[in-house]
Amino acid sequence: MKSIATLPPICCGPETEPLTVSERGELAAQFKALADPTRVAIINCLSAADEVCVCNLTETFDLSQPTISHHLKILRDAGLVESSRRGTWAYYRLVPEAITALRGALGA
Amino acid sequence: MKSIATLPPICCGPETEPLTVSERGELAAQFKALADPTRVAIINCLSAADEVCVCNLTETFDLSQPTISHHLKILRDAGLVESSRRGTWAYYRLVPEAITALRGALGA
DNA sequence: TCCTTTCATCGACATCCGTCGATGTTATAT
DNA sequence: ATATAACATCGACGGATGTCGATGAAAGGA
Repeated sequence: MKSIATLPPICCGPETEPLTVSERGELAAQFKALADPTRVAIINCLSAADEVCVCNLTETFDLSQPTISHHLKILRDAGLVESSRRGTWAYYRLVPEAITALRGALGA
Repeated sequence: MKSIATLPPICCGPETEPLTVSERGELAAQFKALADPTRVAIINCLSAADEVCVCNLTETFDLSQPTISHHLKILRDAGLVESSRRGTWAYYRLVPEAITALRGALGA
């Protein structure tokens, strides 16, 4: 999972550099991970605590457990969240650098 | 098109407020508009100039004119770009406040 | 050992999305 | 008036996406 921390901002000034094809794809993939209301809510939920147990997420949202697991996998594959298992439970947390990098792509 | 300029950041600190259902949907819709490599490239292209003619975009990308028009409509509906016609030509430009608002949603 | 709990994965289904050719609309030129 | 050029819209197609029930894997308790 390559970091995009060094990507140039895609806006908002004349100093903006053109993006390569692979950079477009990486940025689009990260935005796509946020392109669903449930996933936005999960990110928002994770941002309010250091860690959140999956069991809390399945309680919070009116969706099946496989669906929550599916959304978490998409966020994990995009590098926006990471997880660790302790016993039977899985805990998810944000990857702040990834969020910061994405924000940086939207401008200085 | 309601502004999201006042939305709380969805990350990255303990002061983060929970998002309402409609706020999740609005944010997801804006991210969805950026969830495609071509549209990321269009935004990047617009950020390098005050205005860009559609004819320049159809030349730049190896896609049909209807496809470019389709992507521009999605960006327009999301409020990220705006257009104006002068004669036969249509010129598109960024809506900087929308980009800024989206960046704000990703944290302080 | 057997059962329960937690979470991930699989398979299936309906819907959405990106793309294109064809067509419509508007403005300019001949 | 007719033709041409720029752009938007329509209809259709294949592939991707969100959702669920069923199943699998791993850990803990009786």
